[in-house]
Amino acid sequence: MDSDLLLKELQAKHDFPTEEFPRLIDLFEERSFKKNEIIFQSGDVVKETYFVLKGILRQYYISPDGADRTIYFAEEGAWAGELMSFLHYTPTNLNLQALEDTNVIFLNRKNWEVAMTTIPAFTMYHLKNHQRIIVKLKEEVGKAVNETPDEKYRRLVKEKPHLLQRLPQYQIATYLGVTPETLSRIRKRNTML
Amino acid sequence: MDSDLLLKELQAKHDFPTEEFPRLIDLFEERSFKKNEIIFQSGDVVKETYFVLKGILRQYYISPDGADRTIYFAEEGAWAGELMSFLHYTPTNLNLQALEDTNVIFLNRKNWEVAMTTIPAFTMYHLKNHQRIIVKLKEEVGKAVNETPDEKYRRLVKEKPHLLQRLPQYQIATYLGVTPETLSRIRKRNTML
DNA sequence: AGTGTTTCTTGATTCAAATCAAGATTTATG
DNA sequence: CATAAATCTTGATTTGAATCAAGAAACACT
Repeated sequence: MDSDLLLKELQAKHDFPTEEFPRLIDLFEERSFKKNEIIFQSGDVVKETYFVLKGILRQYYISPDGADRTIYFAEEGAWAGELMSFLHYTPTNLNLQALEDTNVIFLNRKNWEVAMTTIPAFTMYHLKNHQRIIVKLKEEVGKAVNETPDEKYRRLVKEKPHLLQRLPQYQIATYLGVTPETLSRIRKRNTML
Repeated sequence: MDSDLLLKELQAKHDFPTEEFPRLIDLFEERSFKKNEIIFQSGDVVKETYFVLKGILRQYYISPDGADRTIYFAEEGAWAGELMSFLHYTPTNLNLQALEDTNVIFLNRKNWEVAMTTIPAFTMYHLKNHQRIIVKLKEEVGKAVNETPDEKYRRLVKEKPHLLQRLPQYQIATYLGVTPETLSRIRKRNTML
């Protein structure tokens, strides 16, 4: 199975003991999503938490004035879901969509609970990972407010160049928070240099 | 002591057992910061994690082009620090500053470790709280990218009206990501209605 | 290959925030 | 209380992204 992507992730962020892994992976189920399939939508209560093995997912929301805003692309080896909704049975206001044919493994709520209570290394992984995510997101917020679209684009090129090849430009635009037209001009400006 | 603010917070977000609290609070130390005092700076390794009892702290960073960007105001009952740096001994790129004379209680790394390993309810509180923060921050990122300054301002008025009375306007401006001049005009537009 | 659809580019115009520049008001301090 | 310092407001101008409107290019499908 391709599930050693998960083990790799667990060991990259925390020293997860390999011998515990079979017990953990048993709690997961597998599923595939087709390109453009919506996995959950605003208003849904999220019942599963996904780990991407192959493909790419997009987490986004629709702003009051109808703008489509991407907040996160989950590629191979990344988690995607919505923990608040998942854990507290509350409706989410985010959407999750597959941008390519995508294979995931996932935990339902019961098995998440089992994993978190019976596999301490999994709990600790999440605690650590959440701290990491929080710091990243705080930076993101700052940068989102602060940076010009040109700067955001150059940062994306630097930090996640593969995304630019993998995704259509208008998806990148929703992530950068600019119109596709503006992104087109930004690219021109920044490649001609 | 005013430390039942902490107990309140722990119980608001998680069912923290009151009888465990004395053991936890013993791990904290107290400190005061003067108005405008810098608590840590970009480049520092953060050695403590603060909980605000009285006053207000500002977490911010300086962007490459020199702009001062506030990402978070920690008021009474809120945590402030920088977990990544704190836990992994890495230099932070954020700054923390007291905007008023401020009293905090704080954990050093050793006592954080003790609390996290010997007081499960504290660990669980953080796990839950982090999930909450992550969702909030993801929303923030989306909104920061998406909203117009007017909308951001109105959201601030709605969600944290006390901040507007408590802080000078140019601090609010660094938080909204606009110039003080623009904020002045936004206020005019939005109060005349 | 050929047609239709999706995605990307380019130009012209509009609109909002940044910037530059004083001035007014509030707050702190001797 | 007076003066200085800090903060906020207002106006004029510049700058850059959104929008509107076609067209061009890439891609998908028969």
